Amino acid sequence: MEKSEVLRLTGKKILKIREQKGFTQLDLAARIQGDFDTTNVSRIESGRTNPTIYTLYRIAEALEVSLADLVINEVKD
Amino acid sequence: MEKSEVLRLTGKKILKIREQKGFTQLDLAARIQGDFDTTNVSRIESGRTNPTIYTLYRIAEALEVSLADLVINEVKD
DNA sequence: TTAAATGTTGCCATATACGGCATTAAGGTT
DNA sequence: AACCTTAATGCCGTATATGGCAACATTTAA
Repeated sequence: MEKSEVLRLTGKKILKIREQKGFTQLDLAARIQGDFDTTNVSRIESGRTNPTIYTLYRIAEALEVSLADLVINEVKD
Repeated sequence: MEKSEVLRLTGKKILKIREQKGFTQLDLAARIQGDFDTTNVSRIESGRTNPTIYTLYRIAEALEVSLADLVINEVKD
C-alpha cells in the first residue's frame, strides 16, 4: 500500500471515531495531553501528515480507544 | 503514560517479533520497502526515536504481522 | 444580514524522523 | 591473537511532524 493510502485510511479511522464520540476537532485537541492544535487534528484526519506513534497514542487516549483501533488492519503489499 | 515509555514498549514489541521470526536487524531493514537503514531499526527498537505510522506500517509488512501487533495495548493515563 | 461554530489551508519556526555512513563494542568462531 | 556478525551510537543532511496563528469557506443559528 502506498504511503498516501496508509495516511488517508488512518485519518479516516480517527475521524470516524471522533464523530462517533460526538467530539469536534476542537474538543479532541483540548482533550489531548500536552499541546495539540486543531490544525494538526485536521491534517492527520485528512491524511496530509504522517503522525508519529506517540501522537497516535495521545489521540487514542483522548478518544478513549486502544491504539489498535486507530491503525489500519491490512498489511498487503 | 510518558512518551519515552510508549516508545520503549513499542520498540520492545518489534524486537520480540523480529527475533521470533529469526531476523537480524539487517534482515529486517533489507525486507522493508523503500530505503531503510539498520540504524533506524536499532533506534526504533531501543525506543530512541518516535516512528511515524507509515514507518511502522512498513515494518509490519516486513515482519508479516498486522500493525495492531506492533502497537501497545494500554491506553492508561 | 450578522454572528458563531466548524473545519481547511497557508505560512512560519522548532524539533525531530529518517537516510546514510563510520565507529565502537560485544559475542562467537577459527 | 585475528576475524566475523550483530547491534549501538555519533554525526551529518534533508525532509517533515508539530505548535501556533491567521485567513478563509461553509454551515447553522440568531
